[in-house]
Amino acid sequence: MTLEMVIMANLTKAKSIAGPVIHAVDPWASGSLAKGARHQILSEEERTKLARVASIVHFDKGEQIYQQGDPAYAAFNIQNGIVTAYRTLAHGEYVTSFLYPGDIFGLSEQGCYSNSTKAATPVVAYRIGLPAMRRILDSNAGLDVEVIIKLCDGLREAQRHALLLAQKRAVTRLTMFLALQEHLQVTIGDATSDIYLPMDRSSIAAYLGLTPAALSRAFRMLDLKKMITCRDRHHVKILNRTAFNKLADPGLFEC
Amino acid sequence: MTLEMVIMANLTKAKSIAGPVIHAVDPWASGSLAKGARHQILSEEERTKLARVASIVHFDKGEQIYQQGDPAYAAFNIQNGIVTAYRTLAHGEYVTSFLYPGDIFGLSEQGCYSNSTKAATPVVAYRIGLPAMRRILDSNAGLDVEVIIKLCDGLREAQRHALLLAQKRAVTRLTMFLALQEHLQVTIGDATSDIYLPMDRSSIAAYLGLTPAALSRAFRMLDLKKMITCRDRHHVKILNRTAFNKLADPGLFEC
DNA sequence: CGCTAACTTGAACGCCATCAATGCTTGTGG
DNA sequence: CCACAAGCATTGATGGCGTTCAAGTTAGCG
Repeated sequence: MTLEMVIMANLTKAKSIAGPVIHAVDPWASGSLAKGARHQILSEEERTKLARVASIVHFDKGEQIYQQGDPAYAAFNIQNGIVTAYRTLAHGEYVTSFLYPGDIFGLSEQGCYSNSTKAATPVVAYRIGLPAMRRILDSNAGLDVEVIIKLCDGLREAQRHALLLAQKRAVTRLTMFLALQEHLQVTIGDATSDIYLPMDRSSIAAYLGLTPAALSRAFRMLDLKKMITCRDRHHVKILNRTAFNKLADPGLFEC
Repeated sequence: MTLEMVIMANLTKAKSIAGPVIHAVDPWASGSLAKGARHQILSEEERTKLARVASIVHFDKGEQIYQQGDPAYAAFNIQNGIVTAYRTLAHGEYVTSFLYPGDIFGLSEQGCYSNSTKAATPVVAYRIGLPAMRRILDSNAGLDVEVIIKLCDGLREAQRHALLLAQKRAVTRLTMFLALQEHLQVTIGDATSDIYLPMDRSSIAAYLGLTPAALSRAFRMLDLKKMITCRDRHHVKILNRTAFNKLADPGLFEC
């Protein structure tokens, strides 16, 4: 059992109950819920309903799940592993988002997929046919609000991504990215002080709008300045928090 | 009556009916609606309901409407003019979006505004207190779907913005921006073949993640290559459509 | 008509892209 | 278990592009 497996297990614990899991941060969180905490969106009833029409599918690391432009026959709900959503354009590919256990994808399009997706790690997911999905959404008015919450989630993420990409220096983008990843792990409830980066360097580079070479240099720069240390390619630790925050400072999480 | 006024009138015709106007592109558009067409989201009943609790407010060009971090007391619905939404961070300011007549803003936050906004042109807007807004939303389950549509709209825009910012060359970003503006005017129903840019150069630069100097050079470059011509700082015409599309090519509108 | 702010232009520098070569890691088959 | 191969990541050198700072120009507004 590798260290990576331990961390993956941490990232996805509480997934042992059967059926799809969708979580999101409620933007209008009120009452006892910790602000900014992620929680399960679906009721037990809804989950079993979905589980009945869902099938489990596996994808190898690097395997393509669907391609931009394909007719959209199904949506997916990640149970385990990380998925990369990307678009291929004239010069190289552009990563729109990384998807984590509990995320749902393949849904926000009409007719055809507007992104390609591939497994960044080995992936286990629920596959839900769109007709079935639609039937359930239609017959369940109560899901409306949940859909809104999930959309807000996606909106926030897209806005943060844009904010990140508006930064001019590579180290700034990388720092903001690391801050986002750390934030994500905290909201998921992971306790380790390392930041876990499941995806390839080249995918991170594509997400940051950089070339792999530039990304590598940015890592090196942060390392040289003793702001971070890279245990291996998938584990980063922040050494100098104040210097770190000085670079990522914009109220990145106030979107 | 200046030419600018004519175009503004074009941009905002059909606003003569009293009451707030919110429009959006239905991502699941079906039936007779032209795909990608914008249409009014609110029913007459909803509009009058909102109008009763809304007040008309005016803002001068350049005037700040609210500031990032302020407690959110009200949302706004633009009747006339253009609003710039931006965030101020360590190095300069970053424009998240330009808002047009029919757009609503000041809503997507909890407690405090997460953006600053200012009038890019003289602005007339409806101001709707948040308590009243919330009361209406709560008492009207039918609005749920409309909110979803509006959110999808915002999501698409944020994703396009990110796609734009992922481009490395300034001329590419500018070309994509112009394509977006043109697309916007077409969906609004404006017939002129010019692209109208109501906002300042510096705001455009901030939206594109560039300095004003770099933006100016990008304009000049497109002009030199006979791809566009700038009648004045607010009116651009595309001369060479094929060359233009070759730069902006990525399926920008397939989000 | 004059003032002010915004925009444009120029020159120098710095950062990132590009291309190519090396090094590391992972997975495969002997 | 080791050897090898293929892909990914890093490193180096060079050039292009955008930033920066400053000066000159235009446009907008009183």
